[in-house]
Amino acid sequence: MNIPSKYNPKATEEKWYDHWMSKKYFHSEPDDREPFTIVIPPPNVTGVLHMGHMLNNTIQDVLVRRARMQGKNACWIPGTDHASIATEAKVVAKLRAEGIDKDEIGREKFLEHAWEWKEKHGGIILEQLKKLGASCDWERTRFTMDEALYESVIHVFIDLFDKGLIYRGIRMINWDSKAGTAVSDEEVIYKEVRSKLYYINYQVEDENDWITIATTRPETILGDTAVCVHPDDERFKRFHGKNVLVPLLNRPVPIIIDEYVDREFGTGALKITPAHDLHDYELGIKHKLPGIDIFNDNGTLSEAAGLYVGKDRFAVRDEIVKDLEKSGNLVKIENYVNKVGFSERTNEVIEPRLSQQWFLKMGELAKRALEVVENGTIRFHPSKFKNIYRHWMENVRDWNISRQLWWGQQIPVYYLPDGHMVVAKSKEEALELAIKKYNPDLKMDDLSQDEDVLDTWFSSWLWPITVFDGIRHPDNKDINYYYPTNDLVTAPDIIFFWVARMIMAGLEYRKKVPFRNVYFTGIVRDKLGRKMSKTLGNSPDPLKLIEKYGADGVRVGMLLTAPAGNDLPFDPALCEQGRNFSNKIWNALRLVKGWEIDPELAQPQSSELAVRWFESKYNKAFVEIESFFSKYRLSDALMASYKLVWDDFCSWYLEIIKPAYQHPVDKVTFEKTVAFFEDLMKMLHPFMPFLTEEIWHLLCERKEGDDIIIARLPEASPADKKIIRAFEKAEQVIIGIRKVRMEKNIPNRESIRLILKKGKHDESLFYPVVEKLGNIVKIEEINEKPDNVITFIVGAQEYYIPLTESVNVGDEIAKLKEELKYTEGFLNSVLKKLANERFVNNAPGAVVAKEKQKQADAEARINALKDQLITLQS
RNA sequence: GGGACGUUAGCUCAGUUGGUUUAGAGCGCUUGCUUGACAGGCAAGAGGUCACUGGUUCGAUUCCAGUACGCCCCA
Repeated sequence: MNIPSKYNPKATEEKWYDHWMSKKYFHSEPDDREPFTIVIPPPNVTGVLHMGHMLNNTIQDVLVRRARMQGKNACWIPGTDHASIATEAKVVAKLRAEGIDKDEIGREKFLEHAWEWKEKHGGIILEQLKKLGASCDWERTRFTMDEALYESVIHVFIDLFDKGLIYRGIRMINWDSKAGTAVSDEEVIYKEVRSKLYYINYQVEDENDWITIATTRPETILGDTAVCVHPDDERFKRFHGKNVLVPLLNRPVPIIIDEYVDREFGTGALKITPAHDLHDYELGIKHKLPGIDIFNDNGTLSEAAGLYVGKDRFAVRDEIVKDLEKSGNLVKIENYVNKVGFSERTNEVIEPRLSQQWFLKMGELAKRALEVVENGTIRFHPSKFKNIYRHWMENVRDWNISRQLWWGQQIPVYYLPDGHMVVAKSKEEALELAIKKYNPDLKMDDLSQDEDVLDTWFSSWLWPITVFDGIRHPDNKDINYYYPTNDLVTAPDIIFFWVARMIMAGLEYRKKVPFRNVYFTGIVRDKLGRKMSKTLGNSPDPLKLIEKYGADGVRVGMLLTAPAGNDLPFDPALCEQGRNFSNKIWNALRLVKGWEIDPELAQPQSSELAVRWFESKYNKAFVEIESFFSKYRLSDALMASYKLVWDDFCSWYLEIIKPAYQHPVDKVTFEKTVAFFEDLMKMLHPFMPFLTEEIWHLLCERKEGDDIIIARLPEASPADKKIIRAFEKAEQVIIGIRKVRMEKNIPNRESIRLILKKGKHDESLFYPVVEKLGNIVKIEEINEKPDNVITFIVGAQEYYIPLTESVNVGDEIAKLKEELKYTEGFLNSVLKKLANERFVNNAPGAVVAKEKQKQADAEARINALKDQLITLQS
């Protein structure tokens, strides 16, 4: 067979993905088997694959493929969410480029455009996931605006409204004037900006006296309804109870006193604009001040401002400063650095504003959602996120679920002309309800539906239920079989938006948690520790990485340094390591496939021993890997597999059984080796699906349908610890031989003698192996130490290699003395422990016994070393 | 300002209820190799006062307290 020396992933990846798809291996239907379910954290339809998705979906695929190989009915549900703000912003921008204005075409027409956009671009990210090897059940792909999911969201809104958990209220919200919607606190990014602090005089009403305030936002003085000073501030005592005039408008407003004011900041006098600042809003409520909303939705000034009406807020800032200067109110301007909120979606400066919004009460829902995490029904990996979760759940605030957008589920609230409202699934039902409740003469046209849509998270919090249509049909076959799902894999930054709320929804609508385990991935960062972002341009293109290193290489690279919950400082060199590993395995295949098999040939003793050893070694590693998986330590599981394949299988096992050049291999060894290879590939398949499937088929002729993706993982058999220990010692002997060869410049092809004193030791079992790998003529046992040899020690056993040239006795003595010193130091520390009565009396017997063993071993070694020194020095 | 988490080799991280030959891995580094599977490789090495200071204990990287630094969340 002619196999190229470099593995080419490109050719195999497409082939096997198509094969798996055509065999419907990813598709799941309920049956008798134990289910294993994961729902994908739905990526945003506007998104393209980034490194965070790569990490997250690699992990999910590992878990799903492993479950499949354990014989479970594995089901991984893919899909996307509609991402109200982001999508609407994209569609608005696209229309604008075509000269179309959103408000002119109206809601219905706009939604047509949005759907068109979604059909065209919404599936890109899912197609990209296929390149990574994601084994999702594509027949079950869902979208949060699909009919079933849309209806479920509406149903849930109505249900929660009827339960009294949803209410409408006026709140200070974060207004994104570019997107024309409120955004949640979590979607506001605070950044330090260089701004200015303006000092402005307010005249005291009917007096020739002034009070100076400092503000970073002079345009908001038009909305001022008070000036506030600290009650104990001597500078302002004379103003208590008086009014001042708002500059330019000359509108009188009271001077109020409150301890909230920081006397050190600015002038110590604070202007109060309740409609445009959170703290001012709270003070406004406390002191019963009116709020004047001076802004329009698009960030221009409204009629209420009285001046500059229709002009943009930032243009007004410049203008009003000039006017204040002219009117003599401006005292001075200072440079100042403060934090300003920006919209995560549009990067627009957030305007705090009073607004009518819909809210969901969180108190009771949060309490139950906390309980299931506290009592271990849901486990977090790593568990440190429990603390963060608890903190949030105990300080939870009501959830603002309305967004002033069109793309999303429109709030099912209908208003009557007299101001009453009804909540219903459709306008028809709403009319029926309204007639019954309020007025028999009402007509369809009298009803108007709330213009707002629901927050996207109000769709995704139902995701583990709605993907199985479990809201509309709570007793259907799928939801009963697949829910609760098993594992959720997500990033810690959405622990509150999404994880917590899914738990709430699950408990509310299924009376069961939505998943058992939550695996929090790290955040992928660049080498400098910065978050990967489009604006920084520091994110590599995942598809290019796959092209360069192969999907398996990239998967391995991502996982190797990604312990759960730890940030991943990404470096393409990691993918290179993954690719190199692929290549290593590939070349092991080339070696094995290159052998000629001789059925007549007897199995060499060294090979027989190697098989015995590797069997145990494999089983030991297998148990370790199982245990890593059970703790969700995927990078450790991968590293253990990596070392088993590279170090133990390739570097030791294959080297031992490798026949001499152009010599055949015996049948027993060959068959064992292929079986080992198969088991190793099974173990690696969840991590490296493509390469392992390719190797699986190259190793042997396979029957139709004998594919590794559906092969069963082997069961672990017991490992022989004695064999493993003995082999470790034999390894030490071989390393000793190699060291001597290197030091003395003896090439490996030149066979040498190895001599030792008669005695019994563990490693003697593996002497045939030592002879082969050390290229030893024959291991000889004698009674006396021979002359002109170089010595090394393993445990307490001395090994001698005779030299043709004379040995430098001085060097040898120096080496031995060094070794002796170390061992004596070690012995000392052990003896000190054993001499301590309190240690011997208090420590457990096993610990003391171990120390005594250490003492015996060290003493034996010291004796051996001393013997040698004596012979050398004589 | 309040809280959470962290600090172990050059880098990224393990270290399981305190005791395993005076701390482990991968990468990187050093040295030597056309060694008939693989230079995307092989072999052999070097490298750590476990942040600091106290305390508990026969014994502390491990438990407790404080300090310093880092990072994240909330205000």
